[in-house]
Order: sequence, then C-alpha cells, then structure tokens
Amino acid sequence: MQELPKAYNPKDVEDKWYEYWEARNLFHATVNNDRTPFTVVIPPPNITGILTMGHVLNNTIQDVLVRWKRMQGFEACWVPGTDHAGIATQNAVEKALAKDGLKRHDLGREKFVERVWQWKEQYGGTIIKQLKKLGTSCDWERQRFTMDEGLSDAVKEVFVRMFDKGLIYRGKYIVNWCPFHQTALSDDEVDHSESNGNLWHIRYPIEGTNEFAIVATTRPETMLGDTAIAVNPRDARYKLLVGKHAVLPLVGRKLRIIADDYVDETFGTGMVKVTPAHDPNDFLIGQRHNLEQINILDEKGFLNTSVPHQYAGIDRFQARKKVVQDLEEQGFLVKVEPYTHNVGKCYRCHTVIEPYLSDQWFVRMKPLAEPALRVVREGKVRFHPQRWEKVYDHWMTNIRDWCISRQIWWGHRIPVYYAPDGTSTAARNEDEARKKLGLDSSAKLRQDEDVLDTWFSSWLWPFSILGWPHDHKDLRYFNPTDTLVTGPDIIFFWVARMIMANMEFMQGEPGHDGHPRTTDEDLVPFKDVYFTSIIRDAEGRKMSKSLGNSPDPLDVIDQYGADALRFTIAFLSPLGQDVLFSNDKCEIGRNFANKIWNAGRFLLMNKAELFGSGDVDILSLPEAHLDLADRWILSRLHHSIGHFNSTLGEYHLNESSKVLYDFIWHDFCDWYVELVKTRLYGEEPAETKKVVLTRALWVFDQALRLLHPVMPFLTEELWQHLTDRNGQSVMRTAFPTVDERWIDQKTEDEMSFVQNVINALRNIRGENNIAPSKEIAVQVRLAEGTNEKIFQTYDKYLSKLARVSGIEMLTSSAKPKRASSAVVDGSEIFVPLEGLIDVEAERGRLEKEIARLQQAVEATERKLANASFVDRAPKEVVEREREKLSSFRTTIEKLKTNLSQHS
RNA sequence: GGGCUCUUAGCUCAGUUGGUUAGAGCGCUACCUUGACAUGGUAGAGGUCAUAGGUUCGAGUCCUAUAGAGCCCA
Repeated sequence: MQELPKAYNPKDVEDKWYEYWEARNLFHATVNNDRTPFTVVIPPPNITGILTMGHVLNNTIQDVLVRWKRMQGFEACWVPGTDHAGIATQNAVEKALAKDGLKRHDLGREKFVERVWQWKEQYGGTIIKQLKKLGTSCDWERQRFTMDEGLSDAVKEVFVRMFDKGLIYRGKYIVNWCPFHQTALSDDEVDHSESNGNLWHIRYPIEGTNEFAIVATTRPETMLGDTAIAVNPRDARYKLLVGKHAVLPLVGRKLRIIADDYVDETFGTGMVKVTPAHDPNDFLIGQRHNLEQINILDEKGFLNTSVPHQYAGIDRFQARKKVVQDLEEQGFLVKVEPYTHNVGKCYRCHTVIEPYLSDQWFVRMKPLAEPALRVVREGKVRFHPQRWEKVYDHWMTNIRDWCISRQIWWGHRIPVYYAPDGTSTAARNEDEARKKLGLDSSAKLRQDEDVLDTWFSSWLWPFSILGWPHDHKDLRYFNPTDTLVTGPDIIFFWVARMIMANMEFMQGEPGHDGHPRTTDEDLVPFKDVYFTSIIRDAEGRKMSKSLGNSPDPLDVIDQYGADALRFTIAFLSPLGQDVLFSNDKCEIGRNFANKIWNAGRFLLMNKAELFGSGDVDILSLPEAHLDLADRWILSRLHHSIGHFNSTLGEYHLNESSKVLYDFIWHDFCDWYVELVKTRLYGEEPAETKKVVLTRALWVFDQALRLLHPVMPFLTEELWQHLTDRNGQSVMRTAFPTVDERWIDQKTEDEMSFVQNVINALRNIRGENNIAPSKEIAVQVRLAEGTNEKIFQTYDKYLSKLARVSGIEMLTSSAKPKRASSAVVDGSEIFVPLEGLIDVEAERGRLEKEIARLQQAVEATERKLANASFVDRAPKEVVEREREKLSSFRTTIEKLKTNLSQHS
C-alpha cells in the first residue's frame, strides 16, 4: 500500500471520482416502491449563464440534501436542466449576428430561431459542465430544457386549457416597454435605479376662470397624452374645481378635473395630470373614471400622429426638450427643479423603459392564487426561513394579472390561431384550431406572433420534467417533490407560480397510489422551500459584473478544490442572512480538508505498520479493550450524528457543517488521535493495538460518511483507501445512525475532567515558558469524591498530552514549595518547578484566576442574596447557584493558599 | 408610505424554548518542525452583547422607542 502524499491535492482526486460516479450511474434514480422518494428539482440555470457564487451556494445545498437522503436510503432524485431565457438568449444571438453586420430581421424568424438553437447547442451546456466540477449529484439522464419537446407540449397544453377556461385573455394594458427590444418586459426584467432628472411644474388654464392648475411631472412630453387633472377628494382647496375643465397647453384639449383617492395632496400642489396610456397609476385612475386613453408613442419610442403635427415622428427625449421649450415660450412653464427619482431600465440593454399601452396576453391570477395561498398558510408548503411566508401572503392577496406575451422570437410561440375572418382560438396544433373554429382543412391560419414569457415554462417545471401532460410513472412517484432550494428574489416569479401551476394541473392526475389526486398534500409541487442567502463580497456589496467583484467559482475550485469551496460556503451560510464571501475564506475548507487527509494518513501509516499489506475488516465496530478515550469518542460520534441530522433537517447547514468541523478537528484529531497514540506506541500487545487501530479506522469511516454530503470527493478518496471496498462507493453506503447505547454522560464527564487537567498543565507550561521538550512531574491532591483511578489508569494520557514524567498522589496537607499550581474540579494539581518557576508569572497567573472567580462569586452572591430569586426561581436553578458558589469559594481558597507560597 | 431583517471580540459570524464564568473561525502575541498535518500544534491577549426604557427572581435572548445598516413592496 502506497503512502499518501503529505498534503491533500484535490486535483488528483476530483475528476477521477466524478467520472467513477457517472460511469456507474450512481446519480440515477428510478421508480422504486420499496423506497420513499426524495425529489429535488434544480432551479434551471439560464443557458446564457455561467456559474456564479450564487449557483455554488444554491447547488451545494441541494447536493448536500440529496446525498444525505440518498445515503439514508431514500430514492433520491435530483432533476437537472436549463432554462431558455427568452430575452437574454435572443440578445446574445443578436449580438453575435451584429458582428457580421446582421440584424435578426435580415434572417427572418425561422432562420433566426435556427441560429438560436445552434447557439444553444454550442454554448448552452457551459453551466452544466461547471456544475459537474462542483460535484453535483444530479440525475443527468433526466436533464431537461424548457424548450425541449416534452416541455413545449406541457406549455401548449396549459395554455389551451387555461384559454378554454377563460383564465387567459388578451387585453390592453400598461406594460414595461423596451423601445430597443420592442417588447414588453415583466416587472423583474426592469432594473430600477436612482437617476437625476427634473421636476417640471406646468400651468394648465382652468376654463371659465383666470385660475390655473399647476401640475408637476418628470416626463413633460407625456402631457400630450393627458386626458384629465386629478385632485384628492378630501382636499378642501380644490373641492369647487372638481367637475370643471382645464385646457391642455400646446394641444388645446379639454381636460376634466376629477377627484381620486390616489392623489397625494401633500405632493406638489396636490394636483396631478393624468395620462392613462403612459403611466400605470394613471391607467388605473383612467379605468375608474372612464377616461380616454391616448397613446402618443410608437413601439420605437417615437411620437405618433395622435399629437400635434409639429411633435409627430420625434424621439421621446427630443420631444421632451421641444415640449419644455414650447411651454416656456408660451408662458406655461412655472419652474424647473432638479429631482432625483427612480427610473426603470431594461435589464439587458439599459434603455429607459416606457410605460406603454399595448395589446398583451394575460393570465387571470386570482382563481389560481387562492389555493396556492391556502397551502402555504396551512403549512402544507413550508418556507425556511418562515418569515418569507408573510411576503408571499402579501403578494398573493394583492395579486395582479400576469402579462405573459413577449414581442420576441425565441421562446414558446403563443398557440393562438387566427382565421381569415379574424376569429381566433387557442389550440395544440393547426388541425385542432380549425376544428375549434369550424374551418375545413384547407383553411389558412395565422399564428400569433408573440412568444410566451420564459417563466410560463418554468412554472410547470416540477411536473413537466416528469413527463406531464402524459401520465407517467415518474410523475406519480416523484411529484410532489420534496425540497426546493432557491433565492428569495424569485419568490413571486417562480416559487408562487409553481405552487399555483402544480395545484391547478395536477388536480385529478394519478398520484402515488394510482388514484386521482385531490388533497392539498398531493397537489403541492414541494413540501419545503429553502430560501438561500445572498452572496456578497467581503465589503458587503452585491456581486455584480460592473463592479467586477464576483469571483469565478471555477478559479476558486482550481485554487482550493471543490470540497473546500463547498464546505466553506456551507459553513458561512446562516439561514436567511447574507454571506460575505471572498476567495481567501476558502482556506477554512482547504485547511479542514488537509486536516482530514492527514488524519487518514496517520491511520493508514499505522495500519501498514500493524497489518502489513493484509486487509482489515472495518465494517463492524470492535468492542474489545475499550478505554475512556474510546467510549468518549463513540459518545461524541453519536452526539454529532444526531446533531448533524437535526440541524440539517432544519436547514441550518452552517450548524451542520460546524458539527462536522468540531467533531473531526477537535474531538477526533486533537484528542482522540493523540490518545490513541498512547496505546499504539505503548506497551500493549500487538493484538490489542490492532483492535485499537481497527476501532479508530471504524470511527474514521463513520466520520467520512457523515462528511460525504458536504465534501464528496475527499471522503470518497479516503474511504476507498481505508480498505478494499469491492466496487462500493461511499455515496451509496448507509449514513451513520444514532445509537443511544454509546451516548454516555458519565464518560463525557470523566473525559472532560482529564481534558481539564491536561489543559491546566498546558497552561502552567505555557505561562512559565517551559520548553515543550521538557518533562514535568506532577503532584495531585484529589478533591473528595474524585476517583483516584482516573489518574492511575490514564497517566499515559497526561504523559503524552502534557509531557508529564510522573504523578504523585499527595496525602498530607502540606503544600509543595516552589510549585506552580492549578485547581480542577476541586482537585489541586502541583507542578514542582525548582529553579524553573517564574515567581512573578506564577503570581500573576494565580491572581488573575482568583480575580476571575471572585467576580463570579460576587455575581452569584448577588443572586442568592435576592430573596425573590430564591423564592421564585425553580429549585434546581437555585440549587445550582448554591453549588456554584461553594465550588468557586473552595477553589479561590485553595488558589489563595497556593499564592501565599510565592510571597 | 407599508413590510421585513440586521447591529455580540480588530474582522466575519454562532448563541435553540429567558437560567453555568457569552463561543467559533480569521487576524494578533509568545513558544514549538514532538514519529498525520506549519494548509499544523500549544498557550495567551481581546467583549459595559448599538442606545434608552420596560417585563421578569433573572435579559445577548422577550416587549417598546431611538439611532445606524440593508432588503422587499407601493
């Protein structure tokens, strides 16, 4: 057997094991009625995207959960896939075309879409390859794409069903319009940023008076589309004006003065202009008051012919200048003041978004929202952290219809067909459309030009990827899925809509038992939603391309290893709080990996020593020759297993990681390995040594299994080294379970006493500057009730861990002279340091300890002096305080006596 | 304007339902290459838990207000 390298090198390990797992199909899950499924669907990354730290966090969490459940015997299935990202992808391809001087219209729709597919084949898989580097155990056989055939069928099916039910309609609505892309954008595709503009105050003459209405606007050109002036009905100043008319400058149109609650009487003059076709709020006011909607723009952002001819055909920003100039010349401009306000910009091209009235397709959300709201309120879908339920509740109770049409070419084309006579219907194909429209097979149809919002395919993800709309055994078995891991930023766009879609479309589908689904429990898409943290840079700023502060995870993996990155990110991620990340923080994970590596190296070197090239059976725990250290590490192991399982079950991944870190580094490496050395290098017979080492290997094997979900590569490598696994992989072995038999408080207390004695001796050594190589003699005066046997049996622990040459039990009450001393649980430890003792240091040491305890004594005395504390606090608590006080006092007493020896 | 979150050691954060002398990692100081590991070991320094009230026998923990930081919605 070859010796392991001195330092762990992830590069020798990671790709090798990933290929091994993939080649053996270990990520694959199948319908298996002997097992409970555990299903996770990946939030499909965008095909234009590359791996970011956000993906790393998100997918590490999913992989930890999936690997953990898989080892626990669940049929764990993690379905991966990608998202076609309509606008982003179209944009990327258009950019590529532009390099050849081409526009998409030069190619035409069909050719252009072909080009996008080619682009997708070439670049769309990048992020998937990157995810593999991270070690994700996705079931790659099941990989899906939101534009693939099955998902396209699902999209059509859903559209047609909803259309037929009247849940989809076409209507005029104010949308976010990008004049560059000439498409509507959903709210999330608009970036809002503070912008310095002006607030123009304009005077509108009031008909039949000498008075004026003064209104303020940040977009003066929209006045050309004004159809009313509004005031608040409670505003006493304008009560008499309501019902009168104002005259729109430059245009001459009469504007009704109306009263509407929307108006804020404290803003400006308390009067606002109303432009129903170019402002979302004004649109709503317009609907309430039945106002005319005058659209003054075309789709490129130029003024159209519904404005006076001198403005028609001008770009909106030019028009603003001209309108302002004309208002000023004609005396309508009151003042201009600088004004900072939020301006929406297209997230792809940063063009200023125009609120624009256009024909769009909408989904009626109210009927869908109701059941989706109920299942969250009733806890059938649980959010972690729970506070997001409030946000969800608020959005769902105020839900607005969803604009699903986009005026682009890349995406699911809207399955609505128009007959020559203008009638239309939604259909799965042309034949069906003709049938529905009562046309014969030769009739020419025109399909709607628009495509669907990308989220319209994403919201079907938990069932479309499992075979719906066809009845599929996978769908019956794996849906409802279990845990969704995603960012809180898409709670509305994705999470809420998936709940709505699953509740709506799984209704009546055969469930796990083959019967039609009816209960909420069968209809939800997932049971738990884990909202991840946001990754920020070390200064707490959001990671962004423009700041250049987002590390490339592949560089990080290259530098530190995937396991180190995974562990670090898990360790740093509190549930619901942001994570401040910088590359060098991966040292936490890298150092931990190296520590584990070397613990393994230690065990394997000793194994070679004791067993030669022969193999060792480490599959069962040897229970012979158990000593305190053995019983203690087993107790700690089982505590840790329980703690890991419970914290991970609550999605406190940072705590789970800390459990692993503390157990492996501190319990196993710092103490257990050192204690085991006393036996391996001691005088026990070889057979005992073999048992001791085998037990250590067994414990380490358990530790590797525990750690595997977080650090899959390192654990597989070491696990394979421990013994011949006959083709087994750690990722498919049983996860450790808690065995209460080994959890033993008495053992932990005894061990803790030994540790405290060792710590006290180390403190004496450190403070007195005793060279580590120098051995010390120790004298002990035991506190009453302390078992002398501990010192007799485990003197070798002290000798190894505190370099103690010998222990003498004191029987007389005389204090040793020139000794450094400490008190541990009432027992006094003396280290005679003739000639070595630094009297000043020793005095300082003891005085400091006395002062520390003195403070504790005072605090405890204060508590016990308080009659109502003694009266009203639980008896155990009071009793504990009394014990504390007496123990502090005795300790101080002893320390003081020892201090007096040095005066 | 409405809602949510945060403020604990120089830095980044833990701290479960209120009850030991408030913890960890990094950084810092000193010592140490001792037969797994210097990506390491041992010891040490460092905190009036943002502020002010309140509830309670008892508050880092619960409540209210204030200040500061951030996020979401309108």
